[in-house]
Amino acid sequence: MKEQGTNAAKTLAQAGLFTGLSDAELTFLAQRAVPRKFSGGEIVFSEGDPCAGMYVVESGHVRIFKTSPGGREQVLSIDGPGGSIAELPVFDGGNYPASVSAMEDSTLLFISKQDFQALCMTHPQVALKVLRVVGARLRKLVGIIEELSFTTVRHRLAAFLVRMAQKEGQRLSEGIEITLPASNQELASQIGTVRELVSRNLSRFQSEKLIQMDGRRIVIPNLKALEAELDGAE
Amino acid sequence: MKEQGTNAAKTLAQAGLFTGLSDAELTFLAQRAVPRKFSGGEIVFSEGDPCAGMYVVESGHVRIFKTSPGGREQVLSIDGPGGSIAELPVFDGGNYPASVSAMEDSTLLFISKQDFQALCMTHPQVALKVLRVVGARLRKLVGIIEELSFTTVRHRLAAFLVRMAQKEGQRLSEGIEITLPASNQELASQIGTVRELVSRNLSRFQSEKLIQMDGRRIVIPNLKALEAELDGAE
DNA sequence: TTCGTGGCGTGACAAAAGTCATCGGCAGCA
DNA sequence: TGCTGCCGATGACTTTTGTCACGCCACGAA
Repeated sequence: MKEQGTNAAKTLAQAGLFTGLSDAELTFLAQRAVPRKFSGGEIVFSEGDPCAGMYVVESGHVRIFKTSPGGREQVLSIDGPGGSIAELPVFDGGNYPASVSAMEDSTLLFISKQDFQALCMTHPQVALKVLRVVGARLRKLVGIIEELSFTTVRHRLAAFLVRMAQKEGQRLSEGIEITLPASNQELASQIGTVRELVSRNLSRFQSEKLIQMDGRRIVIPNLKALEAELDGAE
Repeated sequence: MKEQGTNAAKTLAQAGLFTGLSDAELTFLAQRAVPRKFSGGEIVFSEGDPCAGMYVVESGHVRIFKTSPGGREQVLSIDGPGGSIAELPVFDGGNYPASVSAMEDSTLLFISKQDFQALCMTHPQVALKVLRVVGARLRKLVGIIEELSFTTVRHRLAAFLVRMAQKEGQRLSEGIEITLPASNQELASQIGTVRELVSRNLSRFQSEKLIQMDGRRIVIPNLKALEAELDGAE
């Protein structure tokens, strides 16, 4: 129990939302934070649920997404260790605006609405941190809107690959290698389309020699060429 | 000058962002707020500009929007008197994430980054208000993403008309009358498409007897029928 | 092994979105 | 009066997107 408290404190300290808090404050918070484990694919909460509190990711990754009546999903954000979820609905009193599920086995720290609000009252700088985090979130959402509104699936897919390459690409002699994070279905949800179009467009990229696929592995021989796709119409 | 200060104070008091501040605080703020007039269509600031401060709408309406290289625009939000703009970039230090223009002749109160940040430091409850305002903004953006990702132009247009009808529809014997706020072009920017598709879909609605158009005036004989459009695929 | 399941690729279509060009109305103005 | 510019409507066409259906393969359970 004591052990868990300090683990939690460590996580919280790195959480972006809570950097700069004193050790005392962190332990205070960590004692109130409840660790919860979720297995891959499990739902953390669903869109429309009343907001009980917020979460900080300790390990694993979670995806925040909307679901359409037709069953399609649109991913709004993916957060890993140190990321926080639902900082916002905790404030405006509304329900959760989107659903969250764990992408792998993950541990989240749950902080109740009351505890978090109390913390914000006593520590105004936390509210400012929240604003910063929310600001980043807002910018990301605007980016998604921009992509959905202005660009094609092909474009978004190219953009996705380029982002992947920049973030975690491995330099090889033949080019930059990346590994697709998940199924085509998941990829489709992230760029706002359906499985089939992802598949088709990837094939098309390959036939145009822009990429070379080997299962989940993709080699980009010429990043510039792929980036050129982004100029056309964005 | 004195007069303007009290006007400004009145506007600020109703601004949502500043409700609950004492009179003294409001006048303090009002004295630092600079009123700026913009004529219809004029740009307040552009996407990417360094963030100098935020604005509160005193009169008129402004639209927040993104522009594509191809010249298309996507409206993110429309704000009228009491609304605030760019509360967020003031915090995270980034540039303005989108452009803003006046839709009619409008007066905005400019509050510099420094003044606003200072206010937030001394009055933590303002930061909380900002969070609430930003929360609403975030929910709206998620709604836009949802619509763009899951629905068709036809659907979005129907949704738009229904919203209009609910907000400012006039009950007539033949049905509910609304007046389109602006050109088809503007409407297209708001629902994320192009002029032509708005025109076509409106025509189609008319031929299906869902609406009856007379220039900018639209009569909806049967709101239920139009609302039925929203179930299909959202 | 055999089966079932899930992910993937693809062809064939249908529907939606977008582009281009044209036409007509209407307001403002020389 | 005629010119011009803006807006809306619309036809013709292309591209993109999405749907349905099918077959293939890998993998794990029975």
